[in-house]
Amino acid sequence: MNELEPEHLKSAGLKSTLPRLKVLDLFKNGQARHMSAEDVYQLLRDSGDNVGLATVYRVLTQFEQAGLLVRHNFEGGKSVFELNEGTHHDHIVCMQCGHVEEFYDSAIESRQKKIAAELGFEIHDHTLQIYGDCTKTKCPHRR
Amino acid sequence: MNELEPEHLKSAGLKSTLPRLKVLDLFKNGQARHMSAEDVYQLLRDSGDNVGLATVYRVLTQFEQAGLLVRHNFEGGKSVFELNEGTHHDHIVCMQCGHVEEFYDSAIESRQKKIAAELGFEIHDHTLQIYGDCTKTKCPHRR
DNA sequence: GTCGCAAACGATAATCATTCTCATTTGCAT
DNA sequence: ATGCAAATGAGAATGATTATCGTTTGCGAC
Ligand SMILES: [Mn+2]
Ligand SMILES: [Mn+2]
Ligand SMILES: [Zn+2]
Ligand SMILES: [Zn+2]
Repeated sequence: MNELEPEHLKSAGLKSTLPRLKVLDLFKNGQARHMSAEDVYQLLRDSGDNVGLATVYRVLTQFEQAGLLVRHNFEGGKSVFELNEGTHHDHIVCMQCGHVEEFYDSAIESRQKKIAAELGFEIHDHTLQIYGDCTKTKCPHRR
Repeated sequence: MNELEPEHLKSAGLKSTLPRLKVLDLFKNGQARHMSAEDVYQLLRDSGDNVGLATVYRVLTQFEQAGLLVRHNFEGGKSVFELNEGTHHDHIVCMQCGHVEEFYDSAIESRQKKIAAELGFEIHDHTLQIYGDCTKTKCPHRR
């Protein structure tokens, strides 16, 4: 019973189907910001929806191409997606509990540009992930 | 007919077998610095050696754990290995020809430390890759 | 230099994430 | 309501990597 928003799909040139609306809703109104295809599949399944895993993969890729989602390849072999909110950021991931924090550092970004220029590259993209432990003591991210 | 160096393996607690010596030799005396398991397998095969692909995977992982090699996960789904020469560096990869340049930037490294500290993380590791084109004109890395 | 045996190998089956195939369903314009 | 291309879902296929298991080999003890 969540708000469905077909306008985003239409404006992305995608017809508004039930699976697409549900996946988009998960990213917009769900609790987890970074989700793998399997995560999405299980969440939809748990909420009683019958979507195929192949459809989840297809839709995630389509949303990525449409600019609605961004794909990341953290360690662990599976792609992770998040809502594209326009602004770039990088990630620091806890190797104990999997918690992810986001950050943006203009000094790092500008150094990258300078390095690429010096080496004669035109940057298309970059990925920066820091892996660590979020707090030695009580890991499951204290708050 | 290359120099084989069993001492590195012994000091790493690995017994000096033929496949291990050949793989290590490829990284020490071969032409490519960054190689996937399949790359290594094909190169050994081309040079007439009969090593199993499973053995290549096993040996690469063992060398990584022994600290002889470092593993990277560039885009493309396959792990890439290189000789561990003690000093950390990051990579910029050409999306046209696959050429890889290495760089180290202390400003980026120290910003990362600061960010992790601010967010309450103890850094274990990080990966930074820049993807781009090495030169619009004649890509296959001009000299 | 043999022996013995655990460690390592090689071939191949299995696993995992992801993509492909294809028969069936569905969004949506007439 | 009808038609049909586009989308879906179940399951097969793929590509990278790992596990299994019978055979081979490095190497220390004799
Ligand atoms: Mn993020
Ligand atoms: Mn390198
Ligand atoms: Zn960044
Ligand atoms: Zn670095």
